[in-house]
Amino acid sequence: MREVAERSGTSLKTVSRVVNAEDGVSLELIERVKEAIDELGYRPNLSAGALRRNDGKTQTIGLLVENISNPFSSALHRAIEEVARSRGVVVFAGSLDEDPQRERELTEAFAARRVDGLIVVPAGNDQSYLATEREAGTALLFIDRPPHGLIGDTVLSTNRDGAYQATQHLISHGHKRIAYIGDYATIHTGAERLAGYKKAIKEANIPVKENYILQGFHTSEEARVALRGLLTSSDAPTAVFASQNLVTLGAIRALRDLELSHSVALVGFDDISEADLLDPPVTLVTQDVAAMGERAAELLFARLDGDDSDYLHIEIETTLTARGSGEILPR
Amino acid sequence: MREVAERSGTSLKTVSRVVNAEDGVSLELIERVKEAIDELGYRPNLSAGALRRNDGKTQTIGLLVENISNPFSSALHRAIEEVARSRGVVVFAGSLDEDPQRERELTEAFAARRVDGLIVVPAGNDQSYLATEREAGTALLFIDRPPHGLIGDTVLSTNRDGAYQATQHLISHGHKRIAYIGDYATIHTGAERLAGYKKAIKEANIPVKENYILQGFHTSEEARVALRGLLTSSDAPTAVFASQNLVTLGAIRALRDLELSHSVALVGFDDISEADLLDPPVTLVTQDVAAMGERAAELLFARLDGDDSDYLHIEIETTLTARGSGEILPR
DNA sequence: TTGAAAGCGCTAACAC
DNA sequence: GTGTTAGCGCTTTCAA
Repeated sequence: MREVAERSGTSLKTVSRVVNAEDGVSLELIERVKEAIDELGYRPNLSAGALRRNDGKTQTIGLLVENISNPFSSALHRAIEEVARSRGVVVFAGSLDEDPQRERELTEAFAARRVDGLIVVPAGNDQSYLATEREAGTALLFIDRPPHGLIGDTVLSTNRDGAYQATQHLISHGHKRIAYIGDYATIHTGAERLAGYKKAIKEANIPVKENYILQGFHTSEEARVALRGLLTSSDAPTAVFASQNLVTLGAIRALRDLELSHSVALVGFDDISEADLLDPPVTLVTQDVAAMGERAAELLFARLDGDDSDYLHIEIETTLTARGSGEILPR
Repeated sequence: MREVAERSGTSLKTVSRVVNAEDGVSLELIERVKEAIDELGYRPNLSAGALRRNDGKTQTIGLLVENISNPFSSALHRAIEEVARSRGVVVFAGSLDEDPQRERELTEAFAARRVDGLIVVPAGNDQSYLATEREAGTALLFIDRPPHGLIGDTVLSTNRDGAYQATQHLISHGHKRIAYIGDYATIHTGAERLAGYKKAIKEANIPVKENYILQGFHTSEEARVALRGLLTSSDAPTAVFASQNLVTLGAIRALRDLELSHSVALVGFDDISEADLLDPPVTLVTQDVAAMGERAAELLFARLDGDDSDYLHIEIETTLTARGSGEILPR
């Protein structure tokens, strides 16, 4: 910057004004400064500026998701990026892999780089440590799961309701023996979806059978093996509600293994790509991931703009799309 | 930091030593400083440090991909993140949407935040502007597509060879009327894959028919419509090579529309999820995306560590997996 | 083993 | 309109 000032025969402050498009600089000087910038290949250092600037903003946010490569996380990322881009903000992203320690490490790494805000899918069951970041002025937003040990803005799907609808859908097609198969029971979304399942079952005066509730699977293969076991037992269900995308894929494979794809009904939660191309096409309850990301980013930026109203808890509606697998009738 | 120094009754430099785990500080002082850090909720400011540090490194890299939410990009991102994490480096990521202007904007945005390196899937056909960043000490690595107007380390798939193998696979099953359907012809990977297709066709002494070459589709739907047109023409092919994942999905849908899934052979390039669950299962040539990302990140970090040997051009092998759709014989 | 002073690149505050 | 000076949070250099 000093070199640019020298070359254009002016001062640091004038260069700063030109770089930041402040007015009060003559057209001629602007021209000279811009020339010098091009000739020298000067790139402003935003971090250095943030150090001195009054608001201290780095125009940077951090995103902590389960796994940046899974479709849910990356769709979220993309939606957030879109809003951030419109404000000249760039996005750090990292995967937590359900590891609370990793959550803290990444938070620290982002904090050390002075992100203005953090959008977090909590992995651990204690986010109280984030109070320190909040005090330092970092805006916080929780998405997909609520935080523990701290309150803050939260954007969730209507998990319980979506699962309730899915289960009701199966009940309305005459099923009474409906299995639930899900992810780790400790994950908020899993617990909510199980609650929705139970609510629908109870409302239909069907007894909740514990052997119909399979939980703790984080890979498609685990779910496949477990469901195959239940389907070959003497007390096999006539319908299955799979509460997460990997689990749904496992369920589809289990039904194929046993040639039950067309005789046992299946409704899944979460999107799976090409659900319409499978045989039978898969009936799914899907989250509006783009809307979640967009609302989350907008709310975060509103906070950064000074909105200090009460914390908001936003719920984004899920949608059931009937495609075939969920409309199979009990034998 | 000043507050920490005051509270622990020592100086800035000692706090700096403790924060950076430098030795030459008495155990007792380390203890006192750490206590003060916890009590005050102090977070070191890495950017401020980078400003003064000799190497100027921010422990940050930038990733520019086509679309952060597509499976190829996000798998790349994840593989890079993994390597970065092991070095305490965090990753900025952004989508270019095939927009050269966006490429320049994001590059500038990352440069303004002083990333140590940039991993780029070039969108435009001129990367010469990156010479400025390189001069400023930013390491550059190109992935998936080579740069133009500048040379540098590059990690690519064996696109031409993979397409050659895919086409040969169809030829070896007796096909002579093989259509090619692909993405924008201007994208490097598309051009390479078309070249591989043509090479295999020519080697088999089959004339290359221009009406069998469909290009310029960037969505599944566009590809579907175009292929449906060709398949219903009087000169319909008996096999199709789809050179990209979205295009492959469009091709699958076109074949379904016409009930040709089991009579026209199909080999796709790129992974599509659940290829094994479709009917027929889809024969695909897949890229080793994880290996691409890993090699790319490792090479970038080697450069940051001072490796100044000649630029490397790495090719990662593709793999053909026969699953059914590619083994259908011509009628 | 510890600390004082200078300065990284930039903007704020204020003077001219 | 334009420039000067101080200082953001940190590391370097060098002295004690």
